[in-house]
Amino acid sequence: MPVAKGSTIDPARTRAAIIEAAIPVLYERGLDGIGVAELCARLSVSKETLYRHFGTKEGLIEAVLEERSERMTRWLTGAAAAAGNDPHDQLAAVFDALQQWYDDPVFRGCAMLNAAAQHHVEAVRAITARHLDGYLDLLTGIADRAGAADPHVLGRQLLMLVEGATVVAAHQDAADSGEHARQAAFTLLSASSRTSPCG
Amino acid sequence: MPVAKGSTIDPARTRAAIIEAAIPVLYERGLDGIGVAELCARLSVSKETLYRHFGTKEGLIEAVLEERSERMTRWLTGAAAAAGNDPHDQLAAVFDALQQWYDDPVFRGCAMLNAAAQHHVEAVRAITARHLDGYLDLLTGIADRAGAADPHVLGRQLLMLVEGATVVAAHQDAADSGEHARQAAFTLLSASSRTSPCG
DNA sequence: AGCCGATCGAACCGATTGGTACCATCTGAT
DNA sequence: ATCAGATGGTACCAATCGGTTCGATCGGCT
Repeated sequence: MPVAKGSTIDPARTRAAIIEAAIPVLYERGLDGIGVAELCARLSVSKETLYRHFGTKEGLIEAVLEERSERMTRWLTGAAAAAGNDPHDQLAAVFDALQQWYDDPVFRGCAMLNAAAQHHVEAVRAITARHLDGYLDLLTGIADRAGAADPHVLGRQLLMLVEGATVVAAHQDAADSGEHARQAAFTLLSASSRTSPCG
Repeated sequence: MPVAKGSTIDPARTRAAIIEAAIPVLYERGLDGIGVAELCARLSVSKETLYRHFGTKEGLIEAVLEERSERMTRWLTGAAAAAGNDPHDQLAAVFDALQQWYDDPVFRGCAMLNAAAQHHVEAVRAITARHLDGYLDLLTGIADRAGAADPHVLGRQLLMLVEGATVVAAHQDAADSGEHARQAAFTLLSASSRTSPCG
């Protein structure tokens, strides 16, 4: 049965559906933890279709990582934006969102960092670097609006807290990694303000 | 030529030499980035010898990770101890040592985190968790001696900075990741002291 | 109605993988 | 001198991998 009976034949939609389904599978199993055959079975797609859309397994991986990176960044950015205009509240929203992510049973750490550790390939490294840059933009913006003396440095320190909290949450049992990171972020935020704390 | 002419036949020494040589190779290439055949060539050892000592490739990997974890922890602990008794100086020494590591051309991030991302196996996860626990002990000790109100929380926040700085150093170009992390660590340290900053 | 292209399912391929077996050779202890 | 055990080198194995090919079949546009 070559084509499902009720299925809509639309290459763009098929491609999007493959990426959609592959995101959680590759995250859970790892890039090399699942073969193309089993992957296709999980995606309910034939090998030929997969290879026509992505060329190679690596092509699929890169498309999946790009999409996942964009979603994660949009998600965090949205959480910050939804918290209002106060940089302090925005920062709190970011770490609350992260904690929510950590509590998800399927949480396995940052997918892009994991991918970069698995595939020592320039393309994957580039996606990961851009992903961190996206986080950095968000955090530097918050630092800037908070009146930090050096927003770039504070942004980078906050990025370390974000990624560090993710690493710790992935490999230690204590469940309040996001909370502790948020407290630390607040401390850094108030300490680096342009206005003196006693002014 | 089955046995090298001047070589010393000593199983324990052979095993140690294999681990010694495998540590940088597995770090550079990744756990699955090199096959057993090529690995044996790089280690100047035969497959039979390798399998007699470690049973499986996974066995070698675990032995290598254990050893690497212990060395890293000893190295950081030693750097802190060599800095004297002042917790502040000890913390500075830790991040200086990390920065030195980041500057090494072969630096590829934390080997244990990379390994855990590559092999979704309980044994590797356990080694990584224990590795982080070792760091946590060191940092919590510093926090405690520094008079932190809650040494366990501060220790955990410092751990996030350490791992976050390592991640950022591995995936971003800016070379002063350790410096920024150290500044942040100082800020957290002074803010969390039991004595009021204005007292 | 009819054609084109998208899709599935399955067979197939060469390459590589982790792991085993065998033997010649060397060391170290007796 | 002799023997047991450790080692190197090589050939080998079954399994798996990423990737290709082909025919049958269905949807969508004309």
